[in-house]
Amino acid sequence: MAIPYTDLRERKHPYRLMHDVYVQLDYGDRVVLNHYGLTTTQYRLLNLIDPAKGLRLTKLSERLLRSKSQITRTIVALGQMGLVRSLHDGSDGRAQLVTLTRKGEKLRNQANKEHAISLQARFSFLTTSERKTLVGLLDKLQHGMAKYLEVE
Amino acid sequence: MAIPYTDLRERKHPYRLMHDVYVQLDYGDRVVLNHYGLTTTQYRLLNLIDPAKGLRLTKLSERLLRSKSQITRTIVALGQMGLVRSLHDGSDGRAQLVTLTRKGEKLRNQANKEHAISLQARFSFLTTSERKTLVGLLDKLQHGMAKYLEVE
DNA sequence: GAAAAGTAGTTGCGAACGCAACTAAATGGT
DNA sequence: ACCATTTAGTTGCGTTCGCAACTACTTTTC
Repeated sequence: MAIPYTDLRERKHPYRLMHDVYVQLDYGDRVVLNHYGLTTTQYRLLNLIDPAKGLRLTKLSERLLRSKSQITRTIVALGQMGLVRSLHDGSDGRAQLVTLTRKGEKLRNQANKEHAISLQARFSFLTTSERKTLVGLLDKLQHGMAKYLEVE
Repeated sequence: MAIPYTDLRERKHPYRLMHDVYVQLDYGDRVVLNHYGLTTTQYRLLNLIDPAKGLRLTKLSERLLRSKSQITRTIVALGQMGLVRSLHDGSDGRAQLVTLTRKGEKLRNQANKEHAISLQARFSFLTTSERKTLVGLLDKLQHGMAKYLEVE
């Protein structure tokens, strides 16, 4: 993939910047996670699961902002790799609880280490206080938009 | 187990927030652009073209952060809709210049109007000065990461 | 000025994804 | 109890996309 490029004429648009930064983040992640044979969605999914409790598909779908069908397929793929296992949820015959296998937990921890280093490097261009400000603004934007899209 | 900065389960992580905000932005765009039968990439592409001069596929690829093959396919689709037209670039036998048709220019302007209104609403949860700060931080992050990914 | 290296764009292929329609189980109203 | 509605998850299908391999043209090198 080509290294992302920025058109200087338009680069100050928040909409465009969000897009470009996201694409860059995604690209950097893919490079790292490729070492572990994981897609970004698979990696994010593994990190949402508490191995002791497990998690339902619907919950995963909400947290990952992916369709339920996509979660089903991701779980199947991770299952075939031996990283997750699905258990019946006793309290609800329709539901299933996805848990990590020993192998899954181990891989997740390894990937987390490398990912943390890479992420640290990529965010190192912002100071701690800048990062804090960014988080605050994004959080505000996120909540505002969530409300807006709901009402609409 | 607590990796201080990188635990993705942390809701306030800038990485996670970037993802969530991006998904929301993208979703909002799809809703608006659907009225015009355009995908977000198609819409962004139309907006990069100067109807008087045209633009090469490679340039479009760089500016849109999409692969050249994807640009080829997008151009084909837009061509079939009668929104763009490809001309030979006299100065280079390999290249072609993509230009807007009258119809494409008209549609772009209409879509721009509605998109601007929607975007305004979605960003209205931030004050002007907050937006400015956000732009500054994202811009810094974007440039830093671009440099980081290049060296890699 | 011929061979090598680089660049513009295309095509084949498979991966990730959303949506709509579906099954099966749970819930709620009457 | 019974039927309607909701909810958990799956499947079929079409779309967007990146990558690798390719053609055709251009630039560089010797």
